[in-house]
This record gives sequence, structure tokens and C-alpha cells, in this order.
Amino acid sequence: MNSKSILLKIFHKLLGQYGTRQWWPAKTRFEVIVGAVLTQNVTWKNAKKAVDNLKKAGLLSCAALALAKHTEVAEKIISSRYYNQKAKKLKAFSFFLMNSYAGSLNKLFSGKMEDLREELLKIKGIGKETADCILLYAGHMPSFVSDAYTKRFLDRYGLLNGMTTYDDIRNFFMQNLPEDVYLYNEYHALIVYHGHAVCQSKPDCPHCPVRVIDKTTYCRYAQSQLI
DNA sequence: GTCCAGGGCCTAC
DNA sequence: GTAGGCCATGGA
Repeated sequence: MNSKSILLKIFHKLLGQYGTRQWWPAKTRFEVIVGAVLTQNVTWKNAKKAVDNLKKAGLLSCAALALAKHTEVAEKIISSRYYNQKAKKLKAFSFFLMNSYAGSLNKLFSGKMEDLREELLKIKGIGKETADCILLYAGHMPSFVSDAYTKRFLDRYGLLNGMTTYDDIRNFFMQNLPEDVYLYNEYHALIVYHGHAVCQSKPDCPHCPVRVIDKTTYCRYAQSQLI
């Protein structure tokens, strides 16, 4: 079976097992972007608390964040960890959007995807994963989101084939899957759910007949179920 | 008390 | 180009 068929087969297995993941849970595109920054290296639960605090304080807009004082933003997002860093990141993105696109997400997302990706990557605090989350979940553009789960996932199913960098893996999915926003959306969410919420990579994972000792240990249950 | 979440930046080699 | 430290909460 070629990579294309395997990736699609795994996707349909995951979707059948877990159903749609309903990502991204946010009301506006700006909220998606704020959430993408706040969830960096923290659980969504903690990130969401921070998003809600910003919303209550009337800070969930580009203009409001750009004008707010650093401490005002930071204290609202304490639950998201690294709050000082993240306050700077939120303000940096807001300044970028104000200055380059007059605060308009419509304008931001009207350009070419790869060009926009490069532009986002220049903003301090937005790395590749966050940029792809913004493109996919806020901009509804077909940019596959990779991450540590995705790498481990490919490794577990023997599909990694020496790929090491983030872009290697992103390209692998994008070259072997149809250019489909819905597909990319669900696939990333399902990989995270499968790897985290279900398989958990913990010694007591109820789905793994073989103990999963650490993040790199093979999950035989997962393999047998999905391929 | 320990471990780890829907990362990214900076520095040193 | 990459390994390692830093950032510094909250739940299990």
C-alpha cells in the first residue's frame, strides 16, 4: 500500500473510532488565533480559561490587545502558563495585524497561503505549528498542522522514513493527501486526540496491551487498530 | 512530591 | 543544524 492509501485509511479509521473533533472551539477567527498562541505547550483547558478571561475583560480584539498594557494582558492569561511571554506574543500579532492589514482578518487571509505563512513566521512568538494552526483553523486554508504527536504517530506506524524536520512532515501529509481543509482540520485534531486523550502515552493507557513507557514507545494497540 | 500538557526563542557549540 | 535552557500554571 502506498503512503497515500495508508494515510487515507488511517484517517477514516480514526474518524470512525473517535468521530469529528469539532476543532477549533472558538466563536471568531481572532479568537482562534489568540487560542493558538495561548495553547502553546499547555492544555487546551488552561488556554481556554485565559481566552475567556480576555473575553470578559473586552480584550479579545486586535485593537484592544494592541492598546492594552502588558500587565493588563498578562494578568488575564496566567492560567495559560508563560503568561509574560504570551502577552508579548498576543500584542506582537495584534500590532502586526493593525499595521500591515488595518486590523482586518479578511485582508490578512486574502493572499497566497505560503506567502502568508512566511509572513506569520516573522512575527515573534509564532512558530511553524502556530502559523499552520492560524492558516488552517482561522483562515480555512489547506495548511497541514504537524506537531510532536504527528511525528510520534508516523513513527509508530512505520511511516516516518527518516523525516526529521517539521516541514518534512507537513510536506509528507500535504503531498499525499488531497488539498482539503476539512480533511486537514480533522486529521490533525484526530492525531492529537488519539495520541493524547485516548492513548495518553502513559503506563496505564487502557488501550495499550503493551505498556507505553515513554513518548517514543511503540503502541501496538494503536497500530493493530488503525492499519 | 512528580510529571506533563494542542511551542517558541535564544544561546552555545 | 541542533541540543539545551528558559518561560513559570494547573491538573492528574
